[in-house]
Formats: sequence, C-alpha cells, structure tokens
Amino acid sequence: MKRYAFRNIEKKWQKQWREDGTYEPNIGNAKKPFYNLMMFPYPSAEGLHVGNVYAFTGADIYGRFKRMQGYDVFEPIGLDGFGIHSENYALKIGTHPMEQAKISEKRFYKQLEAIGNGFAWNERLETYDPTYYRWTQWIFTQMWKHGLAYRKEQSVNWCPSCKTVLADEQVINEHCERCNSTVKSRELEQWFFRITKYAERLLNNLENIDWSERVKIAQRNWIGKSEGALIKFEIQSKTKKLTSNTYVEVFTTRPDTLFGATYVVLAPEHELVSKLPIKNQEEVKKYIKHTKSKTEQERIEHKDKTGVELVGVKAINPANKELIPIFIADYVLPSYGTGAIMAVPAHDTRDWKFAKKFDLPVKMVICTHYPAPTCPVLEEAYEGDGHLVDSGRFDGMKSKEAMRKITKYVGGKYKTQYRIRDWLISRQRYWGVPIPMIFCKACAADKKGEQKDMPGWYTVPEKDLPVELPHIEKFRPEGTGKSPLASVPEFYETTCPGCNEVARRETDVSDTFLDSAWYYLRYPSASDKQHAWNPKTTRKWLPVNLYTGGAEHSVLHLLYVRFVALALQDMKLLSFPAISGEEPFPKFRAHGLIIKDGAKMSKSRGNVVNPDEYIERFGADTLRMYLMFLAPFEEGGDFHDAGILGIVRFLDRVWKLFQSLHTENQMPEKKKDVLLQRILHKTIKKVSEDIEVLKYNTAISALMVLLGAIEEHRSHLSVANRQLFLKLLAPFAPHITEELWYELGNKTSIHTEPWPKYSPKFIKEDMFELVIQVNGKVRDTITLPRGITETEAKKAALASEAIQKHLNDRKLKKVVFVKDRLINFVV
RNA sequence: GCCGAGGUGGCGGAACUGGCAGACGCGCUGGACUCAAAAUCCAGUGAUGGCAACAUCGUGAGGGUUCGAGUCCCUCCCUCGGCACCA
Repeated sequence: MKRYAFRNIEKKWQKQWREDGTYEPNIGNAKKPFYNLMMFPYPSAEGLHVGNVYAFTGADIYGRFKRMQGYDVFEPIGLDGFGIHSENYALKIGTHPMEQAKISEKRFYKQLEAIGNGFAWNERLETYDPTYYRWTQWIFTQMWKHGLAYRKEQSVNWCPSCKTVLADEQVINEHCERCNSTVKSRELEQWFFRITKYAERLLNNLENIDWSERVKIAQRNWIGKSEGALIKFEIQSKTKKLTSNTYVEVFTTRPDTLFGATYVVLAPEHELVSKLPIKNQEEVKKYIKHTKSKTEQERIEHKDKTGVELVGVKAINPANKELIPIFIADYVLPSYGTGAIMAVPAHDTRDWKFAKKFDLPVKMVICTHYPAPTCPVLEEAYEGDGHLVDSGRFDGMKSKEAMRKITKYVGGKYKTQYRIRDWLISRQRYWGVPIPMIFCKACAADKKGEQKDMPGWYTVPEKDLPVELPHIEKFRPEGTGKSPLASVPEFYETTCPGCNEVARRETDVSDTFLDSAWYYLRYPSASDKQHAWNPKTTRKWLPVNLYTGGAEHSVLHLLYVRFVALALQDMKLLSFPAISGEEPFPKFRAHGLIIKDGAKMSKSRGNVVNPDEYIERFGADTLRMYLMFLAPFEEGGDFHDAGILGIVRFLDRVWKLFQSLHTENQMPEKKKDVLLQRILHKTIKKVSEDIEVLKYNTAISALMVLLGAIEEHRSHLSVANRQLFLKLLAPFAPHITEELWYELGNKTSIHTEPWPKYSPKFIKEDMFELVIQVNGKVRDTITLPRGITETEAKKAALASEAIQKHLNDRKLKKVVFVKDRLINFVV
C-alpha cells in the first residue's frame, strides 16, 4: 500500500487549483458574494511566521466552509510592504528596500501558496506598488480637501532609533511599537488626520457591530470618552489690576465637588502662565524648563507630585468666592481637557497627594451619609458618590444630581471630552508613500492656497499622481527631523500648482497604517485603472462579510480603517448598501496568539517557529490541522512539536482507510449505511456548528471520533458516505481530501462541492442513559426509551440493585426527575 | 488603580440551558508484531484505599444558594490582555 506522499500531492493540487481558478470568484457576476478577508501580512525579516499560518488557516477554513455552502467566496491576499519594519530589515541586511521588497514578495507568496489557502491570487496587491499607492495619495488629497488633514507644530512622540515621529497609537508604554526604544518628545511640525472629529461615531458604532468583545473594549478605552463640565475661575492679582475677563477654564468630571476645590493647577505649558503678573518668575521658569527637559517617560514615572505656586495671583472659586492659590504642576497634562484643573484633594487621589505634599487645605464636600452628625475623617481621597456637605444651598443633594445644578449655578457648561488625539500621519522616513503635497513660499506670503488656514499648501493635482518614490541610495534616516527625501532636490523641486513658481514638495512619507486603512476596498477592484474602487464592484462585495486578524491591532489598524471608511462615506466617495450600515467590517473576529513554551514568540527569545520546516516535514494539511486543534481559534495556543504526531497519525489513518477501501471486497452498497448513519449525521451537525463559531478544535475532535467509528465498521461505509466524510474534512485538510476525492472517480474539485446537510431523523436516538443519583451522587445508569415518564423511570431506577443498596430502606424524601436525563432520590 | 478574559489530569484542551467532570489529542505504562528498533495495532492512564466489586476525595482558595455547582452568588489569591497622573 502506498503511503501518503504529501509533498508531491500538495504541490500538485496547489498548481492545479491555480490553473483551474478554483478559488477565483466571478467578481463581476457573483450571485452570493462572501468577502472573507484576513489582515494582510507585512513581509518582514524571517518570512512567514507560524502565527501568520495560524491566522490564515483559521480564516481559510471558514472561507472554504462558506464556499461549500454555495457562496462565491472571495479570499484575497496581498502584502503590506511599506513601512519602518520592512525598511529596518533592509537597513540591517544592507539591501535597498526596493530590492528587498521584491525578494520578500517572492518568498512570501511562495510560502503563502504552500499553506494551501483558497486565495484569489488574481487580485493580489502590494502597498508599495505605484498603481496602489497612487490611490493612497489620492485619499490623502481627499482628506485634505475635506478639512480632515492639517499641519501643526506640537510636541510629538519621537523614536530616536527609528528616527521618526510616531502616532500615539504606536507608542506602547512609552516605547516604540516597532523597535521598543524609549520614545522621546519633540516639538515638530507634522501632518495630522482629524480622527477626533469622528470619536463619537467611532464609539457609538461599536454598539452595532459584531466584533470580539475584547477589541471593542480596547477601542472604547482608547477613545476614552468622559462627560464633564467646563468651569471658569476668575483670576485676581494683589499688585496689578487684571482685566475683568482674566480667567482660567478647567475641565472636570466632578462639578459636584466644586465647593471642595481648594486650589487650581495649570499644566506648565499652559499659555496663561506667561501672561500673569507672577512674583516668583525665576522659580516658575525654572520649573517649566525642568518639565520640558523631561521625557514623557520620566514625567509619568515619577508619580510623586511636584509643582510651583504662582505667587501674586489667586483664583476665585466661583461657587463660594473663596480665594485659592494657583499652581503649575506636571501632573496636569497640556493636551487633555483645557490643560488646567480645579483641585479637590478630598475627592481626588492625585489632588490629595499634591495637597499633602504642599500642605494645602482639604475640604470634604461629599459624605456618604446625610444628614450626618459628623463625617468621617478622611485618610485618603474619597472618590465615590454621596451627599453634598459644606456646599451652601446644595447641601444634602446627591452628587449625581448636583453635577448639572452646580455647573449651571456657576455658569459652566457641559462638555464631552475624549482621550483620543488626532492621528499623526507623517513619517521622516524613506520607505513609504510620499505625502502628495506641495508648499509654495510665494503663495504663503500672499495668503493664497487651497485651505484658508494653511496658506501656501497645495495638493499634487490628480493627473500628476502618483508621486513616485524615487530610488535613492541614501535612504537611511538621519534623525534631523526630516525625511531622507529632503536631501534629494530632483524629488522635492517642483512648481506650484497655484502660481507656477518654484515650490517645494513635501518630503515626509505617510504612516504605513494609511496604506492598510483602505486596502480592503482595493482588492475587488484590483484590476480597475480608473478608480481606487469601482462603485459597482464595491456595492456588490462590500462591506466585508468576515474580517479576521490579530487583536494586537485593536487600537491601530482597526481604528484607522474605520475612521477612513466613515470619512470617505461622508465625502460621498464611498457607499455601502443601505442595509449594511456604514462600518467596513460588520463582523470581526480576533484570533488568538500562538505562543511557544508559555511565551510570545520573538526573535530575542529565540523561540520563533518557522512554518517551512513543518510543512516540509509533515505537510501543510498536517500543520494546518495541528494549529487548529490546539485550542479554540479565538484563544490561540501553545506550540509544542510533540503534539503534531497526533495529526500525522490521523491523516495517515484516513489515507490508509481509503486505500484499503479501494481494494477490499465490499458488501453490496444497498446493505451499508445503517450502522454509521447516526454518527455521520451527528458529526455533520457538530462540524457545521463548530466551524460557524470558529471552534475548529472541537470540530477536528469530532472528525477523529467519526474516523474511529468508521474504522470499526469499515465494511458499512458506502461510497456516498466516503464522499461525505471527505467533505467534512476538506476545509481543514484541503490537499489530501482533494486527492482522495479524485481517487473516488470525481472529476471536479471537492472544494466547490455542496456542504453536507444532516437529517434530524438520523440523529434522533430512541434510547438514552438515565443517570440515577442518590442524594446527588451518581450510583447507577440504565438505558431506557426516550420520553419515558417519571413514574416509569422511577420504577426502573428503583429496580437497580446498586440503588437499593444505597437507599438502604430509607424513606424517600424527594424525587427529582429531569426528562431523558436523570433521576435523583433524596433520602 | 480601573476595565476585560481566564485559572479543570503530567501537558494542550472538552463539558448543552445547573444534571455521569476530564471528550479528542499529546505524553506515559503494559502487551502484540520484530532478531532488534522505528512505525503500526491492542489495553490502561485524575488522586487515595482495595485482590476485586467498589468507596472516598477531586475543576485556584474560602464561604453560600440548590436535590444536585467546573457552571449561579459573595469574599479573596493568581495569570493574561487593554487603559492609566486623562482631572
């Protein structure tokens, strides 16, 4: 008997599928489109990672299942090849990113083919392809034209190792998401996208999309909505008369504690600081300088409070007209709220700590009991709710109720504040999409330009797109705050679209996350040269039916991509069918992480598993099934090679079974079926249901049980049921099933066959095991007909010797009967 | 600190809606085959006691609800993920 020669067989079918276009849907005329999308990989250093294989396989199984259910499944693939990661790799090994891209591309596509996914290869795309990024640039220009892109100088995250700025989302605990260096802050003029404008919609839409809950929560946290009040505190000076409108506005989520505000704190960067008649100028300046010298990291690390009082000025608490001191302190951040707070030490832990250090009064205004003879003496800030005390006419009121009333009383206004900040989109690197903007000094001087508030700036005219990234030798970032492209006059010298004078092209490139913020729109229209996305095709295929990817993109890619989709729809450049809503991915599932020996795979740990080796040794089908068998797809799992033998054995048994069935003498077809019918249909049900909820591990387990039963009753396996078994296995192990399918005499692919349906009548059992308990402990089981009544069941159960022994003639207190399941005698 | 997910044999993990805990697989033990090994096949495999039938214990810890709890409630511990001086 020949063994399963997976190497040749897998290669053979991969070639055949591609030739036959097995997985190419008819983009223009699909009847039941199903867009099965998985996050495309960035082609990095070591080639495909076993984690990629895991992600792709899990998504592919679902796609294959849907295809067999009669959908026109579209499962595209491409490469997210621009960006720091790819560029750093090229720098490291000393190749040019452009050449490296071609090398990686070849390697990745070869590996991706070897895993046996049903990819629609014809529509593949690479983000560094000018025919693709032409449209990325076009999107940038549209953002600009609709007021969603702007340039601004501000303190930004700077990675000293990558020598570029980073978006807030790319800074993890003050470390660069890519290289893990500590991020510094730097004042630079940069391009931003106004994602904050969409904060509320991005938050609200989460309620209506079917996403893994943990990802939704991560996004909610990131957007960070809080409701509060803006309250003005007038400022008085002892020495100098101030204009009557000198005030500081604070943002607070607890306006109910206003009577307890015993001082005010401004961020050291607050613009008002320089305008006030302060007596201790020197000290204040020193503190401000000190703050600026600190990195964000240091500022956050030192949680003990520092600050300086602004001597000579006082603020007036608008609630009780008390004069209270004003401080600057670095625990107040310039970028959140108004950059100023009212400090209520009694009811805020941070203010409490500051007040203790500077010996400032603590005034309690919220008490849990009311009327209370005495409120407890505080030993730490009380941040909960309660009744107001020492708050004038508001005494006794519940804090919730007092919030709005006090805000109104002092003329404040309610405000919703978000934590999210605008998306910093420019990068001072080489390997990315050039930002398609032109700056003209002459126009700037004349206050001319496309946007009133940004004189001198023009978009590159659409006919001139793409602005191609030139092949330059000195592409290494210098850390000057400028892209290497800024030293290439042939690139940046251009003419102004407004006045035709000499002008300068923007030399920064855009964040890689812009490339991936719209790729899903391009796939179905990949061959369209006139549109970024063809309107007709887009309405047919979008939104994506199932999006699969890693949870590590919870607040990066997955937020940007939603934002861009909403913005494009507002610009009327994109529309989804009305019933679909406005979200690009109504259903998203985050797959788990594959770890090794309890730790995340990483180069530094040296525990990265290369899939090639396993495909070579065991075959793609085996690797696929092994990975899927580890744990539920959404949970990930621990990769340890030993377990792969279980799958090797399983597929070997399948192979041998079919080989022997070909040759063995068989009983007539008519007589077969009966014995295996029940388990076959139960398995169809189980596997179908499990695939639907991505519980591939239990689906595979059911197939193993089924195989065991078949082996036991092999002579009862009809040809029809052999086919059925192969179909159930096909999404998991596409190659071996295809081979055996053809061996059974079929002439077309198993992967386009209809998915089996189960018949309830075969599953229905007429007998069941009654569990008999005495005082809740299982003492016996007996087989009885389904639907048996309590009286009959009781009679049968009491007839059991074991039960009689345990009842021991004691009196029955109670009998609990659960139909078709259990009877419990309580004595 | 806040929010979320989780903690089940030697290991990965099963367990409908509160109803036989440990499916399936790995590993391990014994056996068959073999000169031998590998591969394969068969049997066993939560712990303790017992020749055995069987009994007792057992799902992070402690308490509770219930005829019955891995599953529900309370308190606590630990692991992982997100946010974090965000007012």
